Amino acid sequence: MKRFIEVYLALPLFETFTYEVPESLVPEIEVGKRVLVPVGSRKITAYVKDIIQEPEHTEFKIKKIYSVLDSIPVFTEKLLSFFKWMSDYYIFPPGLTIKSALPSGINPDIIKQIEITGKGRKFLLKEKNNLLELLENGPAEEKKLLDSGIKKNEIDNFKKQGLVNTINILPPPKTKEKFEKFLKRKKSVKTLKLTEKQINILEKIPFDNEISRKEITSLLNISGASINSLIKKELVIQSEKRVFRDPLGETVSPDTPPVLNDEQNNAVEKIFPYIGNKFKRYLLYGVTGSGKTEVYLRLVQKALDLGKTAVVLVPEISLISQTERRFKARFGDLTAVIHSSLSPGEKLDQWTQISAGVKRVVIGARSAIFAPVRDIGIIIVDEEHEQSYKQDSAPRYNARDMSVVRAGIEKCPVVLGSATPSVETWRNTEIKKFEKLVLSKRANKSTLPEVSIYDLKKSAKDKGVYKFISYYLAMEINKALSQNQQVLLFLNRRGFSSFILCNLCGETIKCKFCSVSMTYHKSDESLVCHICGYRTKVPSTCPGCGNPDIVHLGTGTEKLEKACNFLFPNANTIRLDQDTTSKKGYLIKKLKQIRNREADIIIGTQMIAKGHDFPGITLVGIINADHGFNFPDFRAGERSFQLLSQVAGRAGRGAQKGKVILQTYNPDHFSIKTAKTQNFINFYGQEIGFRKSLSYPPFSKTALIKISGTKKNMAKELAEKCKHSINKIKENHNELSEIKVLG
DNA sequence: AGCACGCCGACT
DNA sequence: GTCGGCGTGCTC
Repeated sequence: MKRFIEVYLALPLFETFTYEVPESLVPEIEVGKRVLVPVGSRKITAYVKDIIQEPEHTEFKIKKIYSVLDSIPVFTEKLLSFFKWMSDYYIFPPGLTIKSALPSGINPDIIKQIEITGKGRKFLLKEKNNLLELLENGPAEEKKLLDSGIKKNEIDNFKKQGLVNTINILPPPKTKEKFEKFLKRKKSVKTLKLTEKQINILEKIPFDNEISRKEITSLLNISGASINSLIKKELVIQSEKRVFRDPLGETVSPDTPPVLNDEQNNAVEKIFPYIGNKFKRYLLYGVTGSGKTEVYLRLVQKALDLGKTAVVLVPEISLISQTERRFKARFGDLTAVIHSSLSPGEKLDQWTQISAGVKRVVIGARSAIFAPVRDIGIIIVDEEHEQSYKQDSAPRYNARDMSVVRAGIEKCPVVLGSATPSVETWRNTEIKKFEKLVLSKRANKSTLPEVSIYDLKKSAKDKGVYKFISYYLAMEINKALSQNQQVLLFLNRRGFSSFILCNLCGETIKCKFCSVSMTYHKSDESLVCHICGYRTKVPSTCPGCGNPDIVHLGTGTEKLEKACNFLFPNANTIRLDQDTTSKKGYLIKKLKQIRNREADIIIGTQMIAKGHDFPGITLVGIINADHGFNFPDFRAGERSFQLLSQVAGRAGRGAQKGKVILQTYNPDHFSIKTAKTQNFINFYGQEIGFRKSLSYPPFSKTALIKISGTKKNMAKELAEKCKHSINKIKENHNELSEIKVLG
């Protein structure tokens, strides 16, 4: 019986294609597996959508697939409809949607090689040729030939003449399954002479259980030769087993569930009946420290008790978050972790273990929404307002929105949690699309910090570093330091230019015509005046006092760090940002230092605003709160509010009441004012009015049409044309009359 | 996407 | 007469 399959190709095409499955591959074929198929002259990865008896269309001459690439399906049937939905919604080819959802490293990159033909060899006998000679001893990769200076059209010409051939080869998978050797004792009747080392080893190996060989060698610090002799003597059996790489690396000790308060209990009880049963949308609105995570843990526990699985999304951050750790502590080995800092191998392992049903709780960033779990009981999205849920390359999906879609397909509840919900989500609770559950009490009874606003305009006449660390803030920092408390200084990179400062008089170098601080340009080591454009080399001594000790303040956090060293030379200042934390171990070391109070001043960007709990911090200084106010984005106000309330929440997590100083040029902006009291409801009340009056989301949907090109005029013309055609279509379709083209 | 094909101007 | 650049159509 002939078998055919419908597949999505990993190409920018929207239709499915039909292929025949050779008899030998029929037992292997399954929906959700990847196959390798011929497309024109190429080999392309395709995803099996359907297995059918007869091809639907007869106008094509149907080709046979080359091979089946997976032993376990990489996606479920429900995931397939989810991908299709996404593809339609974001207008992105289904095959590429699937490709981008699968863990990187499982998609084979086909290598194109060039080989010499018999005709080519004959040609070589008569004439000399560089290219053909290179191929005489075997095929070569086309890319390498091009790199070595061979012209593409020469290859193409030879191909036309039949002197060379292209061959596509499938490279071995980049990420391999990992195997480890295991040892077990065997009873022996013979009495054998053993060395002391061998006896030591035998003591460590149990009869009834297997132990990893690596563990023994590192424990006893031996090479393994003596283990081999024990194997030879048949006292030990060695076997090889597939092991999974553990992305968390360190062990987390199990915890005991605490007693829930009334609000937590209410939330849990409301959601319980829906788990693994029915689609329903919830917003869990809980102030910082109100115990949202514990609610999540209970919901996941319930799903597991019912034999179901759970997916928990957390914002992308560059380290193992507290949330992940708590899930590991509760659910141990059932937990799979997926995020961007995993190696391709680790990612693949997590993926296959999820697909095989070994891991039943998936916790991860954005892409974890595609995890191939079966029987989902519940989907949870923590910090649902986070920007990092939106992917910034095609398909430009928002994982928070997609989690609602997937929950609909999987027929399970979805819980979005936040202390500062997005305007859209809050609106959804108002129109009853979502049910709102509130946690208003702080679980550990710590009080909210006192927030004061400092108007940076007052510092306009101050000199040097005091322009951005105001006298007021500096004084408060000193006060905190003298009481042996920790200080967190928060900075957005944006809005700070780089400049040069004298270490003695604290003065910046000014333009001799305009008397404004000159900006440092690293590219040519020069100083530029942004008023008149005057350009000069960086002087070797301070023009004011002649001091040769000129400090170069870099951009953002680096500058702030140097300023702190200048103002508080006795304090131990550490800086946490993308530059300093690219190394995994470094960040963990720094975080430990903070916890152990080895650091007095901590400088950081967004990454420290989230998720960390440093009880020693009592003062938080926000250097410039005006992040993106002048940005042409209707969500700028919302983002500021969220960020500021979150940073403010870092202060006073311990016993002592915290203090937050918020420096801004816009002290009267409502985002700043409402962030001061961390009052989301007030913020929302004003923001929603603004959105409505300008008909921005959630009162509309927006789409971006991006046109780029190498010629400015052509791009501009095309953009104009687009606008024109949209308006034209509008004229002929009454139902589209509300569409507005901006820009 | 990437390949084949065909048109057309440039250049020996 | 040939080469190479670029636009177009097609992929089971």
